[in-house]
Amino acid sequence: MRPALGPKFRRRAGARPDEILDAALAVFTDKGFEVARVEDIAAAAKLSKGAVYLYFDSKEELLRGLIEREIAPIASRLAALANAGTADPKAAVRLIISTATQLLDNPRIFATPRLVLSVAPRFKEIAAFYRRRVVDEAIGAISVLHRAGVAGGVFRDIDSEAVARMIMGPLFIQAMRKHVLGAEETASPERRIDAHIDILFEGLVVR
Amino acid sequence: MRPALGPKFRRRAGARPDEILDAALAVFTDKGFEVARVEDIAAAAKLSKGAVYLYFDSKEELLRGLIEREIAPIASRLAALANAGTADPKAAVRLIISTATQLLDNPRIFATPRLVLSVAPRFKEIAAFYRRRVVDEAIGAISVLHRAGVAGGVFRDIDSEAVARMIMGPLFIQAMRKHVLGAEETASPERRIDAHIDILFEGLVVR
Amino acid sequence: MRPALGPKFRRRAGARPDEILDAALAVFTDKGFEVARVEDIAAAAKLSKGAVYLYFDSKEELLRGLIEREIAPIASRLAALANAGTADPKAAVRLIISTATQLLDNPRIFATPRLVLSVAPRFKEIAAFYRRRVVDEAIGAISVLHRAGVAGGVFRDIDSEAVARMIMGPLFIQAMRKHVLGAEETASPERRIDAHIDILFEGLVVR
Amino acid sequence: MRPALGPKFRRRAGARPDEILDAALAVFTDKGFEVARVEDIAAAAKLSKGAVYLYFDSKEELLRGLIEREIAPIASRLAALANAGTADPKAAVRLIISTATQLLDNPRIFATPRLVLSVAPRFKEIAAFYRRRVVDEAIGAISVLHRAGVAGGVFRDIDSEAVARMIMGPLFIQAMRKHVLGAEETASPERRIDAHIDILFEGLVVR
DNA sequence: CATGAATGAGACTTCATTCAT
DNA sequence: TATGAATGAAGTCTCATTCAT
Repeated sequence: MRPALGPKFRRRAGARPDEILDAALAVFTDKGFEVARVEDIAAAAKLSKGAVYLYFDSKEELLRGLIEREIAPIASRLAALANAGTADPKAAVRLIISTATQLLDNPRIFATPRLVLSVAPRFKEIAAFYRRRVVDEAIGAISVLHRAGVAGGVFRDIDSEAVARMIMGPLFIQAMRKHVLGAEETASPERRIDAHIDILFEGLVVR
Repeated sequence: MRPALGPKFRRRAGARPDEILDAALAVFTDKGFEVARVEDIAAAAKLSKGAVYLYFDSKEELLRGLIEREIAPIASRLAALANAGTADPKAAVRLIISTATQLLDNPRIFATPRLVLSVAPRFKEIAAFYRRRVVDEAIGAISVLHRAGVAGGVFRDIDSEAVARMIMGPLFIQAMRKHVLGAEETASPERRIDAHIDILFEGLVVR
Repeated sequence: MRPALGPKFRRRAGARPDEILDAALAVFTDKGFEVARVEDIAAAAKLSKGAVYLYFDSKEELLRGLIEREIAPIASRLAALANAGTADPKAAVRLIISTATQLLDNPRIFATPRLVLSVAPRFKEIAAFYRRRVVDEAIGAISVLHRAGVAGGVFRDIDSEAVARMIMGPLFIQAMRKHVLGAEETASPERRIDAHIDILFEGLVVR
Repeated sequence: MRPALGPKFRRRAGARPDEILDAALAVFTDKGFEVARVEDIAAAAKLSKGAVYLYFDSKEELLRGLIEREIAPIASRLAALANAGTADPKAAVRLIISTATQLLDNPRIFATPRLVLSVAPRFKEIAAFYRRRVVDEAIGAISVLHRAGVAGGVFRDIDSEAVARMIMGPLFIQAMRKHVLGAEETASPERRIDAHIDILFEGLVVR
């Protein structure tokens, strides 16, 4: 019960912890946190069950450590995004959509948000942590871009959060359909990106 | 030999399974399928542990029964939707967005998709069942509306699935943020509906 | 826990109790006392579970009542046997073997000893009751016959209990093989009876 | 989350399964398979409940493993018996009776047949296995001896199976009386052996 | 550092028994 | 009498965690 979830997570030295976290991510994603057995994770990391406990105090700590590790690069990338793109907001939005589409198509990448969502009912701090560090940051970054576009006269002046939802929502629901519900892909990433940007920029209605 | 106690009082047995399913939905949603104890569900239904097994063979069967019960009305509503709206596709899309927004804002309603997603890794058939009966149906219904709009000259001729994603994605990601990650609502449903329709119909870019 | 097992067993009136005991014997024999469910017995007696408890206080009482009922006629028949046969001991032994062979071939009849044996580790009183009322009585009856035969110069003067074992043992082991282990019969009852008597009377060794 | 205790001390793991089977045999014999709790067996083996499951998948598997282990030496001994004794069939029969009497007098030895019989209604394969590997083998061995004796002119030419029943039946019924019904011994093993052989060889009737 | 045997709390499930009707 | 819904103790089995080696 260590609810604190800060930037520095206790961990012993060497490469082992990372290998264990890799294994944990794979097993948690495959079976879910509750069903995953510590022994499964140990086996996936080619270690004995006991050895896992040399690096992590408990299964819960393993989860926390994993979330931390996975979130860090995303968070910093998101922070960079906003500033980088204000010069050409349209191009920046295009880049976001195409990058995010490709990332979310990757099961290894989508594993973390998926895991966070699945453990959220039980680990409120993890949910809150992710919301703050990832979701709110992403909305913030998109908002900055949108405002820049509005200021530059290229974007209509509408609710930035709604814009963020129109950018991330379609990507997210598609990832869920594919990775969680096991749906077949019906269009290539490229076509999805193009269609997404097209509708987002031009709208659905004939003018 | 075994002590044994009798029933505290008796109620109309006919409604029992439904009461249990109600309790199960609440408890599963609150804690997740794995963490939920049958005894929790029994307590929520004001029954003893053992009584649950008079109506359902196992915890898994409880889950399956629940999903089936919850999915049935959604599936039939979706089937109706497509035909109903082809006369005025714009109004129909508006109606879908406003209805779906309100439904997904309701935790009781959102509980089922959420539960399905959380058990999907373990219960592939449930995932497949939901995908077929709900997701594919919804996409189909939207597609019919969209094609009708294209035929009538009101909608641009683009990929219908992308349109479906632009309709459902923002609603779904918002519901996740709110119900699963515990985010505060920053805009009223009405404003979200308006903004959604506005961007969807008109696009983001200034003309 | 009523270890007393006397001649008069409490039971309510009517034919029901007997029907229930019939059902109990069938189910106990089929599955064993522990595995048999009261509901199985009730179903076999075409009654509801609760009704069984109108006639018997518990599953254990059902067992005790059953044993009592089944043992009574055997016990009295055995008592009669000894006196009846002293006139012609050889014929009497022949009769015992042929009667017992036929009785033990009958699964319904063999059910009780079999049941007694299976519950003996748990219900010592039942074991003791059966031993006293049936086994010891049978040995006693055979002993009387044997001594009469010795007195009459037809039987050799050997240990009567050993004689009893040579009479009952082969029958019993055959019944076990057939009814419990499910062995096929390789000889008709008549041939078994004849062979049994032949060896018992004449011995195995050539003279 | 789960508290968890570690091992109290560690022993040579190699012998563990056998120790558990020893404990299982004792407890199964004492209480019967159904009534025996895995925890009882664990305690008898000086282990915790959980440890039993490190070596056996289930209580049933424990039973099966036990039967197999116990049957193996009996089966091979029986196979040897027939060939060994054809030179002097009378002596061989004498040896069988005296050996079997002593074996069946030993509760530890009689435990297995007794257990097999008690679980036979529920585990048909075990019953069949025992019948084939032990009962049929024993009959076969005796039959070989008997035929050899007939060929050598020492035994009368009668049904070999009946002879087998006259050899094993008295021993078996005596073991049941003593170990299961708790009867007192009224004659020493030696006297029982002598009387058995006497009647078997010479017959009951005066000549 | 690493192993894996061992522990025991706890979950699911069964079923003898009771009791309102 | 009869029914069958309801109860809850108890048993099997799992698995996070510990610790002797």
